[in-house]
Amino acid sequence: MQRRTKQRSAILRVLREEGRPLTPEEILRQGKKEVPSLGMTTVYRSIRAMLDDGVLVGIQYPGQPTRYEVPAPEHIHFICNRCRQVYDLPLPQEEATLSLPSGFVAEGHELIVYGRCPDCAPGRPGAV
Amino acid sequence: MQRRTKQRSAILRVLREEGRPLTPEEILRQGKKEVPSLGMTTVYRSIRAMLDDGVLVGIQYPGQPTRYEVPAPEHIHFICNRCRQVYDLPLPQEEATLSLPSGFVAEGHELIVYGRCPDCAPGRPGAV
DNA sequence: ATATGTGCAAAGCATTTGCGGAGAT
DNA sequence: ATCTCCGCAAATGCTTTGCACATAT
Repeated sequence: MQRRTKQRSAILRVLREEGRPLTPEEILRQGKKEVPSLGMTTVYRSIRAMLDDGVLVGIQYPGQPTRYEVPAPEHIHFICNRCRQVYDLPLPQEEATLSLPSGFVAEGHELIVYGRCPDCAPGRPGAV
Repeated sequence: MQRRTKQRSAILRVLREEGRPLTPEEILRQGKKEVPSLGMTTVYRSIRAMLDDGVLVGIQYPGQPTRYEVPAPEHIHFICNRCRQVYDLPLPQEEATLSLPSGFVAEGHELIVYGRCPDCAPGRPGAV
């Protein structure tokens, strides 16, 4: 990722403004509003370049395409077991520093919590 | 997953004995040793059935096929940033009970740590 | 006996790659 | 001017599905 193009700027802006993990298709749809000629290939190539640069992180859930986001400081991913919506939630407590077996060096981490979001909470109309 | 077949038994045994997350292809290769006629379709269908039953969990990393494992109590996933090997590590400390914003109900979680495994530790021959 | 499971081949998607042309520095 | 990037179309790779036969209960 060496040159600054309007496509990449747009992609990055979309990701920053959305504030939640987006699928490549979502990125494309939003990005097209700014750069109508934007193609899916460019989205994928930009994502890959940004991943390599550490500008982006990917989050996955079985059966869904990978979502990407600009890593926010100290937050976790919450995936609703019912509606599959993906949320970014603040990490309220300082998490325990975990000690790994000797030889392993941590460079990053990701915490995914599964459960029910407010819309799908048990007891809600329509919810199980 | 209602009937007990030799294929499913084999798949489950492979996953239990291996003790780390396996790709469908790895499952197939190991499973064939026990049931030579085993096909990839059956592996995928069994995985899906076991996921639905909660017998299995999936773990993903961008650019790699999904890996599956029988959930072990209290452990984390460690993915080496260099060789991409996936390890199951014990969770040494009791993890902090985290409080979610009101309305969110946690039902499960997954912690993935990225970094360097012992073989790829900085300073090792061949490692960066 | 009958519904479920299996394996093959084909289809379905997400993602990557080849290539000629456009754009950034 | 030159090297990188873009977009299209085709290819690739993982995963699912249709169908006829096999098998567990």
